[in-house]
Amino acid sequence: MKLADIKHWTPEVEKEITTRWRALERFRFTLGTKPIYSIDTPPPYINAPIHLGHATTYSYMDFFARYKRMRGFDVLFPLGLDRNGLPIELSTEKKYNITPHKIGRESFIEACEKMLNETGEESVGSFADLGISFTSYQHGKHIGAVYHTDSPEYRALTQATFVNLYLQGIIYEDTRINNWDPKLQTTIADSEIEYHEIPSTFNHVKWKVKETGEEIIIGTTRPELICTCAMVIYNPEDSRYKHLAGKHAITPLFGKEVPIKEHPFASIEKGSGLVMMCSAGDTHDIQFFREQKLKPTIAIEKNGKMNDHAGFLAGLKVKDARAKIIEELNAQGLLAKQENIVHRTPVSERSKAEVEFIEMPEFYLRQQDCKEDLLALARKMKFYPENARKLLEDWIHQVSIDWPISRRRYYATPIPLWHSDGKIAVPPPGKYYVPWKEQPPADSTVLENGKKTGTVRDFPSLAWTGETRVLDTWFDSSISELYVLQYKRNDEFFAKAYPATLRPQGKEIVRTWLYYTLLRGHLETKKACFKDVWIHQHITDEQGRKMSKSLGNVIDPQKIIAKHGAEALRLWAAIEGNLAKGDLRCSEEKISAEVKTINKLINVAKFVLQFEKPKKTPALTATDQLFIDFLENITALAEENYEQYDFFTPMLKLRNFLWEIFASHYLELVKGRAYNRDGEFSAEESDSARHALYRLLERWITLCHPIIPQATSTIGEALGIDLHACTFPSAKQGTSDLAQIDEIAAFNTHIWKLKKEKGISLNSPLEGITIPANLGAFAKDLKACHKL
RNA sequence: GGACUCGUAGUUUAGCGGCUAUAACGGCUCGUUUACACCGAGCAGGUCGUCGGUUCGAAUCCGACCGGGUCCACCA
Repeated sequence: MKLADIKHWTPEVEKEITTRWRALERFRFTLGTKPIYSIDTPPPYINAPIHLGHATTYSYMDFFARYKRMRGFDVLFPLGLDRNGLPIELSTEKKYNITPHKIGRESFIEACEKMLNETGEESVGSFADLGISFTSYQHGKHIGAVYHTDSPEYRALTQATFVNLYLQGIIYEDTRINNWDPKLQTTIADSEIEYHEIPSTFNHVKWKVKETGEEIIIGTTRPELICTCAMVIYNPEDSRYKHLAGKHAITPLFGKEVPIKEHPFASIEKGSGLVMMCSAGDTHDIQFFREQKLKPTIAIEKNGKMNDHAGFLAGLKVKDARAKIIEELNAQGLLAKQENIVHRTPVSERSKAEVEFIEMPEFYLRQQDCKEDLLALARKMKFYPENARKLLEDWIHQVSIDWPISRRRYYATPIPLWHSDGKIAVPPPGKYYVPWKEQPPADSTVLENGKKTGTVRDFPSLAWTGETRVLDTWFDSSISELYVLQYKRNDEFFAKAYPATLRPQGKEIVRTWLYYTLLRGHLETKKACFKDVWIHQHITDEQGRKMSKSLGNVIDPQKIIAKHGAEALRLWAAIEGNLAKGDLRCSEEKISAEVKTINKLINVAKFVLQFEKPKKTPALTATDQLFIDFLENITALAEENYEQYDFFTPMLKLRNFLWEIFASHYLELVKGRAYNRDGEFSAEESDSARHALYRLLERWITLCHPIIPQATSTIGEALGIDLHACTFPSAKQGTSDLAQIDEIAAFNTHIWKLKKEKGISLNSPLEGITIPANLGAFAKDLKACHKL
């Protein structure tokens, strides 16, 4: 739509523009001579529509992308869609009311695919409506095409990296106690655990010392694990228990004899000072058992129920077993005291089930060896804001076990291995394999005891069983930048583009996405995989609370766009706060207020366009030069801050300039001179005004184009400028005294107030006013403006 | 327990050593002036969380405390 036809800026006006833009594929990537600026965007899950956080953060990324294009970069800004892993499985289970255990693997995967196909790609439409300038909105083989994380190409790369790491021994299989999600029936990594405050009881249980028959009290929150106790410890400094050294304790109810030792792990203040060391209470127990060379007793099965080791508790779920044993201890007078406490309990991030610790064979990726390397790489990347680096460093420091990467789930990348009689077949990297329903390719490498013994072709008589486990979703996601930069697919491009320029992401996935990506990048390339990392905070409601369905405070970006438009949403996102600094509080009222700014801009532009633009640059009057210099000053500020991913500081100034300086004061001041209806100004003076009006408008829309591309482009078209191909201006600092703008504004306000007090209209003449001496240079404009 | 972050008009917020502390929304009073009533002009509204310190001068720097939010660790 043409500027002249727009009465008000509406969502309908936007729809026409964004639909056209989406079809144009204007930002397709072509490998040229320009430097590359690449953004490793976070692929959203497609099973739910995008929320306001997505809308806002992708708008920011679009600011970055559009700005960098204006700075002469070839920008790679791809759209990825996440379709792997547990969220997909869980929403499939919910949608069709099925479980994989009931309907079987193959049917379940088909159901997941069906769900994904039915879900469609609403989010792609939302991004287009927002005016996000992705490299492409189309699928295909081109660089920057829309990609799916469950595509054969993506999964083939995931498997290729698995194969390489496996052959190097960086990935290995081992049977050890690990975090177990009893609901999802799979091992999970530390990073997938969150802690919930759950009410629990701290039970003081009476034990007996074998040698002396004395009674001792041991406190525990997990009495159902008494049957797995292998040792009782106290702190070496704890004089109360010195006499127990070398003696034995008898477990209550189970009557098992366990040694009593001193160990610094026990603290004197907590409980009674005596600790029962059980296998699989938590990961520390596991470490303790390894250190003491104790044999763990596994009493909890993978279905979350107690087994025969638990005696009379066998068959009960952990929670029920806990209740039952407390009841039994109480009945036998073995419970000295019981306190209600709130226990920080580890739960599975995805299923919210309480994590158990059980022993399973799983694949692990060695990550403890490279902690120092990763810390060094973390120091090489630039963080915006700088203090976000600490989130990553803290996590790296606390990594204490290898990363379990195998999952006993279904809709994910299969582990590309086959087994037969102690031999393992490893396929050649590059293709997508589904081992649980395919045979290994003939040229697969065969390993026995970790050594190559030929290929599958050499063992024609062997029957191969495909691996049924799949890979942790983070094992896929952590190569997103490698995939986007065409790793192992387009070597020329990869060599030029790697490392990626920017990783934009939320603070809550530093320990997962950022950490794992850094780790995988390091293992593949030995380099830091990003130059810049931009960490953003959250979008909350007006009171600073997280948006959640249960609170009923969720704001749907699609509704916002339909009601107020994307430009208002983007402008609000830029102006309302610095997302890298703190959470952004959102209210619909504030967004709707920015619609006014867009309309103001449209009206200012219409005003300017009614004049003819002088063909030659005239000599500029002091007034015109002053306002031009003022905007030059903001230009310098914009350039400096945009480079630091700060669009907030300059946009505040630009917005203020539009309303308070350009529209309120400058336009009023030069209106008469631009019209020059009575010929009271010279042709040159009038030209100066019209030249300056155009120059200020052009500069303003250029500076704001990354943020409000639709409105500025519409104006650009009317001015004959294609902002999409426009270079970002460099500031020319002027010599005007910029403080004079404030003085002019103050004088104007003074006159306006005076006229109001006298009850005369603003364009009536006013007698007896003298222009202050310091505003002498602007006297002619001031006189004309106020009819003095 | 360790760390980070934030407390400024009714609400959201700018400022982060020096003009009378920003602005928007909301409220109030005027007003259709030829870019704009999705507007204009103006008004009211603040002991800048509390208490100390540094300084000629503190919303701004330092310390303590109070109160939000977040991350990490731990709670046998």
